[in-house]
Amino acid sequence: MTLMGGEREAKTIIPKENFSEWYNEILRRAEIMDVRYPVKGLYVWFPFGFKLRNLIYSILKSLLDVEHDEVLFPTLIPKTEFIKEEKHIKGFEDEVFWVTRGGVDELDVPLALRPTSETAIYPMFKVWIRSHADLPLRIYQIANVFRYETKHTRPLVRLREVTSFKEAHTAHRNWAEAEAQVKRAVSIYRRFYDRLAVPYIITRRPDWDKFPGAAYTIAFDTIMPDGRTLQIATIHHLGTNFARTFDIKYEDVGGEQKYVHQTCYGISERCVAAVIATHGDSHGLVLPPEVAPMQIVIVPIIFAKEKRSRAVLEVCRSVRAALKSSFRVILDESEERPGAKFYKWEMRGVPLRIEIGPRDVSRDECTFVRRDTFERFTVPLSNVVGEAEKALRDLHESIWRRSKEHFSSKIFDLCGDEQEDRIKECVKKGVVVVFMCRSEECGAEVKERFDADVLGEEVGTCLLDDVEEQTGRCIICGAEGRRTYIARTY
RNA sequence: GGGGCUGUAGGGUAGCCUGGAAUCCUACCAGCCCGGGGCGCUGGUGACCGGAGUUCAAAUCUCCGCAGCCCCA
Repeated sequence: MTLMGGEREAKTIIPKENFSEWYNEILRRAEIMDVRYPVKGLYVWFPFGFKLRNLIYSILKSLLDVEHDEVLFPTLIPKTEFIKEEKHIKGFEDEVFWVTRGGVDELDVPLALRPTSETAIYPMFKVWIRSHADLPLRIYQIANVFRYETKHTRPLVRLREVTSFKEAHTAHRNWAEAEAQVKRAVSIYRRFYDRLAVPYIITRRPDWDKFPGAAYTIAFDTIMPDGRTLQIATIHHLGTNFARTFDIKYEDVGGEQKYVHQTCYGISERCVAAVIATHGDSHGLVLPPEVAPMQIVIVPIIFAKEKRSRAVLEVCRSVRAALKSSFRVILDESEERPGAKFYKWEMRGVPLRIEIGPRDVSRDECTFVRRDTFERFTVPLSNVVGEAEKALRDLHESIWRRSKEHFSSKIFDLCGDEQEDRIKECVKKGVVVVFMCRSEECGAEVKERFDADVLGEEVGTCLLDDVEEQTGRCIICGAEGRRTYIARTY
C-alpha cells in the first residue's frame, strides 16, 4: 500500500464512528437527498433516493391495503376546523404554517398547512359515517405535512415539510374494537420493520408525551449508531375525544346514536433514515434486497488486448437477460475501471455484485461479491438465477441478524439493579431499562439527572413479542413502577 | 428562548487579521493509455451566499437578510 493510496483511502472511506458526519455524507454521495435547497428544513429527493423511498413505501402500502383504503385529503385546513380540538391545537400551535393571503387579499378564514390531518379528515368522517354498518372505517393517505421547526432540522429526520407521511385513520364502534385496531397497527408496523431489518422498541409513551388529543400513544423507536433513539412510528388510541369535537356519531343496532372510537397511526420518511443508519457502513449504503433500487450489478472485466473480451461481454449480457425477469439488475458497461465501479455501486448499496472476466468465462463461472460482508465466491453460470436468489436471501437474513445483535448490545436492562453511576454510563451508550412510575415529575428528574428522555413503558421489542408485567420501585420516587425505557433521543 | 462561530467552483479547502479579485485536492468535459479494488499523462470548463454601505479599489472592513454548525436553557 503506497502512501498516496493510504491517504486517498483515508479521505474517501467514511467512518461511521462520527455518525452525524457519516449520515450527511452518505445522503449526498449515495444520492438520497440534496440538502442544498435554499429553505431551512426543506430537502430534495434525488432520483435514486426516491426510488428507495418508493420501494420502502410499497411494502408499507401492501401491508395496509389488506384492510385499509387509500385516500387523499387536501393540504389546507380552515382555521375554524383546525382550532376545534383544544388539546390538539395546543400541541401544534407553535409549529403551524399559516396561509393568510390569496394574492393581495387577506383571507377571511386563514388556512393551516396541515401538520397532520385529523382536523382535515374528521369533518368528513362526520359526513361519511351514518350507522354501525359503516364501521369499522379504515383509511390511510401518504401526504406531505408541514411543521415550523425552529431547532436543528435534518434531512429525513426533522423537517419543515415531511414529504412522505403515511397516516392511517380508523373509526370503530367502541373502545375495545379501537383497541384491537391499535394492536393490529402494532402488528403491521412490526412486519414492516422486520422486512426492512430495522430493530425496534415498542413503548407506551408517558401521558405527558402522548399525541395531543389522544387517550394514549404507542411508539416505535430504533437506536441510531450513536446510541440515541429515533422515533419511527406512532399509534394513537383517540377514544371519543375527536368524535365529540367533530360530532362523529353512528346509529347502533338498537337505533341509538353513539360516538365512534377512533385510532390513528403514522410513519414518516424517518423509516428511510432508519434503513440507511441501521445497515450502512464506511463504504456507503447497505440495503435489504427487497428495497434496493438495484439488486444486482454485473461488472465486466475487460482487457483491451485480450481476445476473449468480446466473449466476456456476451456472457455478461446473457447473464443480465437471465436475471432480468426476477431482479432489478444493471450491467455496468461504462468506461470506468472495475475498481471505480465497485466503489460506486457499493455506495448505492447494491446487495450483490457479479464480476465476469476472462478467467470466469473460461471456467463457465462468474464471481459473486456480497455487499454486507464483501464475501467473494464463484458460482457456475448454469445456475446464476438460483444462486443469486440464495445470495440475496442470505444477505437479508444476515443483516437482520447482525442489526438485532447490535441493537441488543445497546440495550441495558438495569431493572432492579439501578445504580446511579451505571445508569449514567449506559445512557451515554444506548437505551436503559429501569423501573419508573408514571409521574411527570419523575420524568423531569430523570432528564435532569441522567440527561435522558423517557420513551415509555415496555410493550415489546423486535426480539420479544410479549413481555411479562414486572413491577419494581421507581428509581426516582420509590413508588410502584413498571419497566420503562429511557434514552437520549433525536 | 439565549450565546458563539461559519458561508470561496458539484464536493472539500487556501487566501480574510494587514483591501489591489483567488490556491490546492476531488468531481466534471475532451484526448491518449488502460481495465480482477478508486491507473497514469496532456489539455479544458467551473466559485468569493444575497443586498446595502465604506473605499480609487472589497472574498477581505461595516450593517441587514438568508443558510449552516456548535454551546447553554
